[in-house]
Amino acid sequence: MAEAVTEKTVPAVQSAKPDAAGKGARTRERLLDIAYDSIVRKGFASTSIEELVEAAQITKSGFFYHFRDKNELARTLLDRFVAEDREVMDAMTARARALSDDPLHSLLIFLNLYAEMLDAMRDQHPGCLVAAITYQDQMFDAEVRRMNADAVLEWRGRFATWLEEIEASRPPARAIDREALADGFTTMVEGAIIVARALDEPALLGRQVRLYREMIKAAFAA
Amino acid sequence: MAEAVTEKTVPAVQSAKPDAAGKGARTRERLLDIAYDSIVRKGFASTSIEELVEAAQITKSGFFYHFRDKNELARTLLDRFVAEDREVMDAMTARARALSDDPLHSLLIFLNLYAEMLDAMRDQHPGCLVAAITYQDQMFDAEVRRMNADAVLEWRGRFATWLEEIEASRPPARAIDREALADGFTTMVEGAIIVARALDEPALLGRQVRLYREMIKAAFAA
DNA sequence: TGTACATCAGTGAACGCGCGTTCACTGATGTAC
DNA sequence: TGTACATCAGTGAACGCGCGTTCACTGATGTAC
Repeated sequence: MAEAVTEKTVPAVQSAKPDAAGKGARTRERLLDIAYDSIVRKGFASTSIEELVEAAQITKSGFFYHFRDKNELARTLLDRFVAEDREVMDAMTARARALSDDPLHSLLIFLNLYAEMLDAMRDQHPGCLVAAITYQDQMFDAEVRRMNADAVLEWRGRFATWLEEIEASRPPARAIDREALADGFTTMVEGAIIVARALDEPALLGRQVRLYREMIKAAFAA
Repeated sequence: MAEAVTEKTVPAVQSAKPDAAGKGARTRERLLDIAYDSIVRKGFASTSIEELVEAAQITKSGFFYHFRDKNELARTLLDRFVAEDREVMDAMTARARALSDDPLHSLLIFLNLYAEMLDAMRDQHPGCLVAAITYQDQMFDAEVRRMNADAVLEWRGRFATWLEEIEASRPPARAIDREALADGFTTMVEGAIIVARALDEPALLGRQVRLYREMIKAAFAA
């Protein structure tokens, strides 16, 4: 999805095996994987095309066969990141909803699932492309910046409607700034990534999510 | 402080007017100010010495008179940032302590003061050097990374002892992960900076601090 | 089944620009006697 | 008060390297007839 590979040339017979894609698509995926890691670790400016193609075992010109320029790499990467993140969030939401009918309980389940996921990423030191882009936004064109803001707004919307639903189901235990609480999830995750990385304490991530969970409990459970 | 200007050459008479320093010290300060802004906005790698010296109205070689290399600029900047941050935090803590004897109340006052400060920075879009460095830590030497981690640990210590004191003064209303709650302040501020910048919503910063304040209230006030 | 052509997935060499850094030099100010 | 020297706060020119980008070309695979 969002990949837009020239559909006309793909014969109907072959498309039965979609993940073997073509040689080109695989190289492209490889480049994106390597670039993602490097950008989150060192930033966009210090990630050179040269190092990407070396790791991907092609030549520099090969890169420009796949991407018009470096900004297109950023766009594609952000597109993919947002799509994957959305999938994960949707799947986790669906699971949490399936495990409880009550919106508050399902949000609490969701937060536990999310914390567990971060615990499992312990040795990968997750980074967020959105944060990496935000901290170098002068480097990118207006479209990338808009995509970046949209990603954050999507997170806000996701939690704001969930909280709204919870409020409708029960009176909050204390007056809350619902939008702030919705943004609080994003804020806490983005901040926790920074602190966890600065201290080299991966476990901090899950702990902060559980702290946020306690805050939700305190806001609604009397 | 932490500036280490060759003290021997400064005659005792002149040192009565410390902020007029010398021509060199002023240029150096100017370079640091410009660099700070640029690094927080665009990242360290994309901040060129050329643009700094142009803004400071000196030549490139002038930069190397003040700093051995680009990494020394980063070290100096981080030193200064940490020192200034500590001063602000100390002053605000002192003020909050003066306004109430109770550790919980004074923390709540502190958080209001902090939120007000962020509200006042509305049009400056504050950034955090620690976060900027964390997101490009491959660019820096071990010393800079250690200084960076120390800054975060100092924040943790500051709030952890405060929370400890509060817990000693009254039983918490609910079981809390004290260290996580202490880190929560840093986490929330760092995350809020990113979200506020990505959305271009400066008001978000103060709101998130007030949300954290509500969390503290919920944790201790019954 | 064979031939002609098109597309895919790159290669290799070269480009110009900007970047961090070095080095020899310099005018203005400060200090010793 | 004048002279000699030292330090401060830079200047100007040059360097080499790496970077993003371009361009002409190419072998392998796919498609039409």
